[in-house]
Amino acid sequence: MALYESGEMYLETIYVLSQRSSAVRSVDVGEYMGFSKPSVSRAVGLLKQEGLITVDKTGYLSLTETGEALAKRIYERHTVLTGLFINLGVNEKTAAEDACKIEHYISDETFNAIKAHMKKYKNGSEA
Amino acid sequence: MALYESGEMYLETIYVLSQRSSAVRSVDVGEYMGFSKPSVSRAVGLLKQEGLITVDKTGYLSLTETGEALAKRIYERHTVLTGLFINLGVNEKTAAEDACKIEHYISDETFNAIKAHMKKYKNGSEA
DNA sequence: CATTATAGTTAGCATAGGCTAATTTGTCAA
DNA sequence: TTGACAAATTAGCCTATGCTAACTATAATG
Repeated sequence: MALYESGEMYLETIYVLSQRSSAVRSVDVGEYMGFSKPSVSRAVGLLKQEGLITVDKTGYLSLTETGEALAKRIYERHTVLTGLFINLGVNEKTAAEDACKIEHYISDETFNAIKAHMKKYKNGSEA
Repeated sequence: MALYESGEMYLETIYVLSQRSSAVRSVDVGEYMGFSKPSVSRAVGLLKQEGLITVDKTGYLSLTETGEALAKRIYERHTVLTGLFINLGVNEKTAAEDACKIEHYISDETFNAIKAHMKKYKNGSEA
């Protein structure tokens, strides 16, 4: 299964929007991401084809188990990286923007190291 | 001037190879990056056109002042990010690979925050 | 029911940036 | 000089991923 940066962003967006509202449609995804309807339409088709989301007759999108796992994986990267940057003094908006790009490229090993560091950080010791 | 991830990688490679040997040709760049000759040929043409490198009659590549500034900028990101990851316990190879991808996407603000952190780290205090 | 708005799809284009195949250019040794 | 190898270029293809224009399908409203 070929999942690229773009696919990950769509999954993550569907995941985030799903937490905010009961139902997510393609049009919501497009609005949130700033992409055109045809772009979303194609992406949704691909994700569906790859078994990462399902689309019901009324057009509502749901993550499959696999899709949700991937979305959570990326979203966790997003939040941890954003937190790291904020801890280093970066402003929230920039931190989130940078995390949003980097989350797709960082290896598991590096991510886990960052995560461990953040956990230690949170549990006291450092300033 | 449109400089993308790929262009930055070429500049960085030319920069790195220039430090190692007196002369750098397209073929060396291709070998280092694992890219085909036509790919390098096109990239070199674009970088030349953008005034970032010069190519003499014998095919040797040099960075212009602008090109070198950009190359150094990326290379610094590369070394600082690699250092950060290594400090967090990531193995050298993975750290360098991740840095290599991330260096193109990180904002100045976040990079400067990381750099400041690394400087502080190096100058003692923390373990 | 007919009109209109909303959602989604289809067709086709653009760009970045890889690739192979084939050709050209340039150098060097027999 | 000529043949061979190395370097570079040209032509043209592929994929990911955005876009617009135009169409369809559905739903809501006068």
